[in-house]
Amino acid sequence: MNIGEAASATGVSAKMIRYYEEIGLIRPPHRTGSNYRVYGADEVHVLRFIRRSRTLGFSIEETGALLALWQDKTRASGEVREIAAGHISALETKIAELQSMVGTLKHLVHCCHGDDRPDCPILDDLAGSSTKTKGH
Amino acid sequence: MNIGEAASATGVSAKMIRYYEEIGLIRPPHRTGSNYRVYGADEVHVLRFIRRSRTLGFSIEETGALLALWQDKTRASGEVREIAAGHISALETKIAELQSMVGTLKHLVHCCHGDDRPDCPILDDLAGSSTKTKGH
DNA sequence: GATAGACCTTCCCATGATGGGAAGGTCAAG
DNA sequence: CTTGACCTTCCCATCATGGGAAGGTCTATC
Repeated sequence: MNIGEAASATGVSAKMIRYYEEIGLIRPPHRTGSNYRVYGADEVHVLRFIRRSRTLGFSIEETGALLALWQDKTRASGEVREIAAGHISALETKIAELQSMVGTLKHLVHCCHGDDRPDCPILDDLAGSSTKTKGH
Repeated sequence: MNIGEAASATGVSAKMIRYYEEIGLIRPPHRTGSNYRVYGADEVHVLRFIRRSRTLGFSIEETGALLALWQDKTRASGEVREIAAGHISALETKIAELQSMVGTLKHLVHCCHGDDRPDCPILDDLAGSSTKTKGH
């Protein structure tokens, strides 16, 4: 299987497969006589693992750690859970930040009449106006 | 006021002030004879606007548009509201993605005993195991 | 005045994960 | 044997931010 086939078999682009190889996340595969990369079932499995991990928002670094644990048959599942739990709290922190932005913005949008007139509480807020937009 | 003072007056780093100038988000300020940038009250106001906009998660591009509207006394507040509303939906899309990740991860973490034993439903999921982790 | 240190300037490089594209080699079908 | 679809490596771009080097300037203290 060449890189294009591996890409469509895994949903990881050829570009990214080469990149993962370059940064050492995956091992360099065998090459044909004409220098084409050759992938087998094992590599495909690894790439699918990586893809799933990325889909769940793990960084490449975390993905590498998870991959190592996956391949370590003597691992402690506690280590895996710790990585996942850390990731959950990072995600929750991020979500809280975004929700705080949304909360503020919704309030401002609600207060803005949004027509042809120029006066706009959204801009007033950005400009640091201390004008109180009444709590809804 | 030199760039360092402007930075502490606005919470925007000197690095970023220079960057905003470079990309055309702000106008090049006057310079002293020794080529130091000089900022006044207007520039500080603009920088605070930018900072607030970035705090609310607007991109630099959106921030530029908002800044232009702010300075356009004949603006229609509807345009501002449209930018803000678009940003809210982008944020909500992002939040939903992250929440979906958290949901999956919490379920997996809940199913993992997280001790010294190697078997781990988190890794099983990443590896694409079709083993059903029973819905809670 | 000289010197020290805290600033300023420009320039280059790095991040993280991904894509675009050029220049050149290879393979398979017609 | 040509054509088109692949492969290879290499460089560049994204977005917003920071680090740091090399060199110039200002200010306070001796």
